[in-house]
Amino acid sequence: MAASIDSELLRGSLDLMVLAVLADGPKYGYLIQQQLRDTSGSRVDLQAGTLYPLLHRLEADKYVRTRWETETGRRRKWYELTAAGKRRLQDQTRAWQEYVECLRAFVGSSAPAPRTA
Amino acid sequence: MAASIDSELLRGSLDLMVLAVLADGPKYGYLIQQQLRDTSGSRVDLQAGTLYPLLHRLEADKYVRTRWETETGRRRKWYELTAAGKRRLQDQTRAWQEYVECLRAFVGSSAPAPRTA
DNA sequence: CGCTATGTATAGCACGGCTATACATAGGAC
DNA sequence: GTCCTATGTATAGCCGTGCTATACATAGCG
Repeated sequence: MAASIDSELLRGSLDLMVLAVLADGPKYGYLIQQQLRDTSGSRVDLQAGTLYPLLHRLEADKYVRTRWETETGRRRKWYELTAAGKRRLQDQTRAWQEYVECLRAFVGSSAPAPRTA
Repeated sequence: MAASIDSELLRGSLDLMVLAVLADGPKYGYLIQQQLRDTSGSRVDLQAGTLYPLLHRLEADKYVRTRWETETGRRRKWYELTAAGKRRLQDQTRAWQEYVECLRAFVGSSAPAPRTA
């Protein structure tokens, strides 16, 4: 079992991860949570108390729009990226990559290269 | 001028950066601050209110030992890695690299490769 | 004599991830 | 019928850490 990522490292990256997950189509909260866990190999497993306030922030900032699904038995809230959300994703991605480059100057360049697969 | 790194991204990495800076010999606070700014190309410029509490934490956790320099006119507090601090640096470095790999699975592999220079 | 750089320190704020708790329905096990 | 789990969303309050503001002291220059 892979160790989970430290919470403090996750701070400032979680928004980016959620925006990235939403980039390939609308999803509801529980689904986002699962995809984060699956794609990260269980290294990122958000509790509901982390995920939902985060989604509410993204909504308040107009990075996502929402729609309640009430037709089926399940009560679900779907989240979809807005145009601003897509720009935000690009900006955050760029900022994150710059951060990684910057940190490498300190921890050395012995880090594994990004997978090209 | 390079934009400074977002505070939230820095969280969880600052300890690592300071430990890394201390890896090539003892330094006092003001010197650490300068080296962080220089090596990062001004992307990381810690205020005193951030740096000193951080150093105090590292000391309380026994990752560094300290020595006051009082002989000269300048009153300086030198920080030096302990054995535990060196282990901590290795562990944090490993954890950080794992975090980066993990995040790449979300933001894509289009990131620039680490410099081999 | 004042101004800047050097040098360390603390108090209190802001923010976001955390745990704990709450509530509701679907569906299988018993 | 009832229990248990998975599904699904939500809020309250704690906690760690980076932030600003403030404080104090000396060296050195104009």
